[in-house]
Amino acid sequence: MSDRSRKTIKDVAAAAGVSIGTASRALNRTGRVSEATVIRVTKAAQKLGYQPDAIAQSLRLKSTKVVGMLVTDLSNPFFAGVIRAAEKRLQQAGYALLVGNTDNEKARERFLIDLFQRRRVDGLIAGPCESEDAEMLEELDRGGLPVIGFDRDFGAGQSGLHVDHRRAAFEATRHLLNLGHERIALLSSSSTLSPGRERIAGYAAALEERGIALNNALIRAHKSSMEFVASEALSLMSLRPAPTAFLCLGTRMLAGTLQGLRQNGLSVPDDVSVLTVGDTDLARLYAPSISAVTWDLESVGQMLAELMLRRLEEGESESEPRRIMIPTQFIDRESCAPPGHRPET
Amino acid sequence: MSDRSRKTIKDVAAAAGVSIGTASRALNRTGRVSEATVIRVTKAAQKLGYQPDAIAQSLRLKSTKVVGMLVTDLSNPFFAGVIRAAEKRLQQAGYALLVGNTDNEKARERFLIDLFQRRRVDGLIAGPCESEDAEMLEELDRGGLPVIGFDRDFGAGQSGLHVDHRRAAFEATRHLLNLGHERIALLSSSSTLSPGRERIAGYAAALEERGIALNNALIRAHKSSMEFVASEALSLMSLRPAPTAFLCLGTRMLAGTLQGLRQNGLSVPDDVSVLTVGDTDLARLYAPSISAVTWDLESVGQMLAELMLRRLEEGESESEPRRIMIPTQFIDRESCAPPGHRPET
DNA sequence: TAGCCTTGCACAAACGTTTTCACAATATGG
DNA sequence: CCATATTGTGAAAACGTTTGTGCAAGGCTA
Repeated sequence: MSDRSRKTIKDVAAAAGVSIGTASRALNRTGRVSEATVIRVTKAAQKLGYQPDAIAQSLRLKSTKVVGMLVTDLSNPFFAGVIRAAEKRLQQAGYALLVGNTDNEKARERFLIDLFQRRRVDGLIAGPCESEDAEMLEELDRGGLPVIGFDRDFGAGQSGLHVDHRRAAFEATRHLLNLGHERIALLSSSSTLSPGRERIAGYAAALEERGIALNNALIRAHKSSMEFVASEALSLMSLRPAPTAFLCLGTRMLAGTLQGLRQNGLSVPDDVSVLTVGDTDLARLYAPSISAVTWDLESVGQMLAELMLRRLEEGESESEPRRIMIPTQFIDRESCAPPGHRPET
Repeated sequence: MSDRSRKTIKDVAAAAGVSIGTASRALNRTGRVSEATVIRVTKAAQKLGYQPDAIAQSLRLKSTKVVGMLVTDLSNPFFAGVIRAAEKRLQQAGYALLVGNTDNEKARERFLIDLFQRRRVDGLIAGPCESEDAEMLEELDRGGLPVIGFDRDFGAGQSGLHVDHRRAAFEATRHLLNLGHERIALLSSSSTLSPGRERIAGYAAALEERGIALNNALIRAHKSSMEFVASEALSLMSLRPAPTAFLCLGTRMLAGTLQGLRQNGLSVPDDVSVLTVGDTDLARLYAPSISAVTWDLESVGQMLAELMLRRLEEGESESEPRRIMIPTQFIDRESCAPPGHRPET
């Protein structure tokens, strides 16, 4: 119980009166062991409270049963939900998930990849990161470390998963167009990461479909604080002609936009329509509730884990890379109305 | 480069023309090695792209440089922020953080602790969990595994950190009392976990200070979906006399309450005041903005890491257990007004 | 009954490190 | 110049597993 030293398989073997080799085979039910000794060894192990040392096993078996995951910010709810689901699924398969924050810095990503390699992770899930250089990960993958990309550009031979950000933004934009909006402001936190790029492309595609020229003055794409986004929103509203709708890409953009509009007494959707890609509590519960495009974080995490597990189980057969596209859903709420709405006044 | 097999210290030693013992000493700058060989070995290591195998090191050194963290739900933003900060600080010290979700189930907690032990984590940070039995963790701690509690009851000899939930709720309640409220509804997600218990105690203490009797009809404390919370809020409002203020303990409670009030056309703060313990985007940006009690997630995470690191570094000296109480701040916003406010109508 | 196959086990090697010990070579002191 | 520190190095043990190999004992076929 309160025994200082941990029990090793040696202790178990001694207690059962067999060699450590047999003890191991008995516990793992591998190789040829008589049923009698299996029972004897198992009992001894139980009595001693023996737990196999995962480190020693890793060393011997050349597999740590750990997969690493790279993410810009684990406290971002869109990642947190994915991580949660991925961890759950991996755990079922006996794997642990080691998460690292890149803070969207290339240097930190490098550092973490290095760290994960030293720790001998069995696989790597790589989320979007600044300057997603595919080569490094591709090299790792070729070098024998399974790499699964997540919302991230990667080499031709790799497996990965993408949320369909392009279609998400496309549908959101089209919804606004269908309401009659033509000047749609776009607020994005990033135009360099894959999700941001894809979303902007979807926005552009929807406009093009309607033959509306892209107006760069309406697009603001840089990461920034909520306060700055608020002022951006206001500066957009002071354009002439002013935009009649806001498409917010990401939760922080939505928060800033709402704050900015509210500070200036602009009401949604009477003065301006608002739509967001990426659903949050804020969008759901704001008054008025904000229409949003959403996707299932849990299934994203689960699929990521699944992809990784397949790569891990299938051994060397590597097969063809698997790619998954996660669909998105548009949720219509109260924040969108035809332009020039203003019911009374 | 694309070399299949990983380089070991053996390769480095061979390349530098020394024994593996000296290679190790040279790389770690430990023991007596001539400066010349240090340089030679270092160069060889660099050329080969040698990375020491953390697994082998762990086995030999009996330290994995990993700390485990137990949390009910890593996607809960209050935990996510803490985890993020803790991971950052631990990483600076060369430790990795392995997180596990208990889903607030005792069985899962048991399972994870077992898992962490098999993986030979160097330390354990244990967040609140259903039926926080202190004995198990205490035994672990005595058994040589440093355990740091987080918002969790634990044994007398253990170190830990608490957010001052009691005072948070106390101050929130007092603020409402000062405005003249006497019937304050309380919505809490849990009365069993330490934070929930403490908050309810704080609420009760503030009422008692004013000589107001605790009215159990005004208290709803169970974990539940947002929709159910909404209906709870409505049922509370249909009491006669109806509560004039809502104190929401936790973000989901706030969300449900706001939804319920809004569905029934009740306005904040004119019809009812609302106050929340635990600040979120929703509280900040809702119209009206919701007064809240907040605390710094980042410093919580950092302190947790710090406590753990001290335990880890100080070796066997164990010293006296360290305990830290994290203060909270009250943020007054727009959601509270004297009862019977109703400016116009 | 001789030969052979099967079964059950012990022994030892291996995984990649760190570290203790011993030993040679060189430096130091009288 | 001899005795003694000091320094640099290599050999080997150890960490706790898993697994290949060998060997003895017993059961089977012919």
